[in-house]
Amino acid sequence: MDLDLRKLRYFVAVADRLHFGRAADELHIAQPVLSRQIRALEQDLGASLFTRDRHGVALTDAGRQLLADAGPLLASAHAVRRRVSMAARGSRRLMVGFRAGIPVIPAARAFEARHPDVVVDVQRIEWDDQAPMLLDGRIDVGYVRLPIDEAGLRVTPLYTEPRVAVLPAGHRLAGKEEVTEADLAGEPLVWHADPSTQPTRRPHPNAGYLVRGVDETLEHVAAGRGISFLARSATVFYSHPEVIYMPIPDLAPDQVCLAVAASRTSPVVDDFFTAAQATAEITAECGNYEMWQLGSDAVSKHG
Amino acid sequence: MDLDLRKLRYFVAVADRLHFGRAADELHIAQPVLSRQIRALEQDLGASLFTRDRHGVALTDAGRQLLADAGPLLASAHAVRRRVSMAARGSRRLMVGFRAGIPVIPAARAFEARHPDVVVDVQRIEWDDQAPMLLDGRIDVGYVRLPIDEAGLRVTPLYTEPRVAVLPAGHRLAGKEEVTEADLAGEPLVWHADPSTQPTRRPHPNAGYLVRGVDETLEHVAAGRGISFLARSATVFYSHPEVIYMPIPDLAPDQVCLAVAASRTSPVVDDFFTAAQATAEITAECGNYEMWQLGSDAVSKHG
DNA sequence: CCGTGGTGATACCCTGAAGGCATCACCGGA
DNA sequence: TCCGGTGATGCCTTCAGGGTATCACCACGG
Repeated sequence: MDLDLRKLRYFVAVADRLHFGRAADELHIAQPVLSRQIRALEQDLGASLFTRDRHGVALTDAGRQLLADAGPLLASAHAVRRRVSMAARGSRRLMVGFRAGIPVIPAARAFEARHPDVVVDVQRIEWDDQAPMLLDGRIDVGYVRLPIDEAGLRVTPLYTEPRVAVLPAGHRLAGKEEVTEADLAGEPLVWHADPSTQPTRRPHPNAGYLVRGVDETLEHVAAGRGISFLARSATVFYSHPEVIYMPIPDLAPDQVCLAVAASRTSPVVDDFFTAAQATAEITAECGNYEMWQLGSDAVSKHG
Repeated sequence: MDLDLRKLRYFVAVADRLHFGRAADELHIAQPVLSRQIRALEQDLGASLFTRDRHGVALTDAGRQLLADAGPLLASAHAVRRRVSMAARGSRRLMVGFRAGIPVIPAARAFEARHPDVVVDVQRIEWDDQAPMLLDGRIDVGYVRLPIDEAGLRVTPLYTEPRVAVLPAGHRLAGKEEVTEADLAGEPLVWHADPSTQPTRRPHPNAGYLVRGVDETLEHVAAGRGISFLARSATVFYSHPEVIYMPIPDLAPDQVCLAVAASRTSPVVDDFFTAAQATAEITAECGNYEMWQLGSDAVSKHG
């Protein structure tokens, strides 16, 4: 009748490894048990999920379908459990995630005016975290940057902001007002986990260091390992003496969105959503006022 | 460890009725069993879900939170099971739901050009069905009309279309070119399940008949029980000898959106989504060409 | 004041599913 | 041919889920 989430979790383990023994080991159960559970799941669903023949274990069509669906479902279940725990310990607390450079304060103020009893908690998130943290409930709502995997999320665009190029201080273009994409055509890129720092090209996968977060990016750029791109607002909050920022107007702007787990239905979250949309312009401004007036003078400030 | 969906279903039954005995009856289990399952769930979650005191059963904060989350989660689980069954029986089949008056053919054609192996199945849906059918997987993607409960869905606007007033043939305004909202201020409304037919006012809940679907609406309007409003495209597909349609330009237009269950992540569905967005203008046109040219001449045609 | 009906909780039993261990059947490679 | 490694089976134990009977509690009417 009801899907058994334990069996589903077992299934995912087997599907990931295509190997019953190792999956059982990972799950800390005996292999025969796992074999039986999978068979039971297949019987319950009325569909065979794996083909077990001489050449090992492989997924069937139904198995592929189930694997695609199982992850989000298990994440939702996990999120439910987490939220109930929160509600039980009476913590009227809204966890808001935000990507570097996006100020949450305006929306939080507007929201707390309507919900004085709810504490707004903020937490920095990185690109590779933004979707999972929403899905499993570690954050209730997130200020994210595209691209993002929208599966299981409700994503609403808020505003865009221009990108800037991140160059080492001694770069050959350091004195210019602004640069174009063409100017930087031959430059190596710092390989960042976040694709938004590589808006038009991807470095070779084995090209070099994989970095995560703005601070590390700056460090690598300063070390001359490559250049990168950032949303302009991030430059307000991060600087590095050996790094300069430079407008690059012909690059497509960065899209900031608001996202919640789609399975999430709560008036509190909706109200924050509304507050965030109402204060979107103010939020966008915050990234503006420093850098925009300085323009390329930022070079002298940071350089 | 894993949430038990059976217990969750039991919990919803109790939470809906706030009565263990009747919930147990509904679930076809004995009341003591239900008591124990709920206690087990509470222990599993580490939170009490109900307060049971002299004045009966009531939800705690944690219980309210769980009730809000349980429905979507159970629906997702159901949808997963359904999709696996589909995949198992090898049916490369995409179920597309659509509200009255929205032609699916253009998008289906564009989609089938890219996916010759997938059969596009279409199914009419009503307002009160549109969200549940997406959530539990009876349809994979839906052409819906606002308002819709977006919880658990990904909703993307496609286009808008003007509304028309639906009047009985002998109505005092029957000869006019068009009407305004003010002209109809005093008129009773046919109480339709779909709020989009009552864009600005709601009839009194006990005012009269509750109807569902365009055909019934026309019947009731013809019988003089009230007037109604429809998206213009619906008038292309439905007519009634005793009913006339009349443009009402000052009414906010009807918003047609594309929706999928947010937990759904599938390239096939994504491709249909793309196809539908690409053909949105054509789709909008289909509702246009007959009524728009006729204008108020539709009176003479249908009247 | 005391029954009485209705509520959810508890006690006790039985069945079946989930876990473990030992073992089998099968296959590819030395 | 044997052997290592795979998943499947058989058999046992434990415990969760189901049932019935009953208790404890409370509101209410006589």
